[in-house]
Amino acid sequence: MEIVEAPPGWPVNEAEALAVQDELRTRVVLDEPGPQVGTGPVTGVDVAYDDERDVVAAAAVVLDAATLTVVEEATAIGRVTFPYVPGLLAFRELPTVLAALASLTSDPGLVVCDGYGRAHPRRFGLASHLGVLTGLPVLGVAKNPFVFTYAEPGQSRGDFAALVADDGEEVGRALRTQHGVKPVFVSAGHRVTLESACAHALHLARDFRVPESTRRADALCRRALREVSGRA
DNA sequence: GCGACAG
DNA sequence: ATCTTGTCGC
Repeated sequence: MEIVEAPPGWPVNEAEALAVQDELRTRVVLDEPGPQVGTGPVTGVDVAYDDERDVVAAAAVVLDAATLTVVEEATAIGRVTFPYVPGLLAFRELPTVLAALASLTSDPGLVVCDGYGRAHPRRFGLASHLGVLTGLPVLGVAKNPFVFTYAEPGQSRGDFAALVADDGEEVGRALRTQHGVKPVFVSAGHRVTLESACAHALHLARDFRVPESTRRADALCRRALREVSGRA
């Protein structure tokens, strides 16, 4: 398996990255309802890092939304070319994630990624960026609230509270996916509404706090990283 | 100006 | 994200 490098012209510093976000943010579509919940393919994507060697492993796992069983898996190994900067995660992860997605033979359908979409300092998180580059419907499910504060949602599965930006816009939701457990933070990425994103997230988090799609992708990219860097 | 801050 | 032992619980 060859090592994925960032494509020509990919930002190499913060200033370039900010300019790219400012350009691409205008192409986000958030007025489409998105795929129907519980039907068709759903693809989870995630990455794992080896900071010592500046290597990143990406995984894309396609699930059947009706049964939450695995349909297809793909991985890619890439070189990290961008530092971790909160708000610029996409520039670290996306080249390798795109390669993993591209190697799938089946339709990804709706893509679910770790992190945010609209709920981002410049309204253009990882999920939105991935959506614009691929044209696919994408939503983001994060495990931490990032820069946004939220009211504690009710304790029941499905209860939620708004993630509100300075201008009053509801950019995401803190969603309780299992009774009494810490909520996850959902936002729309591209070609899905926030309502739809939350409905999908809840459906996918049928058995655990985190959606099955991201659990599978997380396990797979860690395994892929071990296979290339874990030994020696 | 300083710290916080998705993964 | 990742570094890491034991421990509580199903």
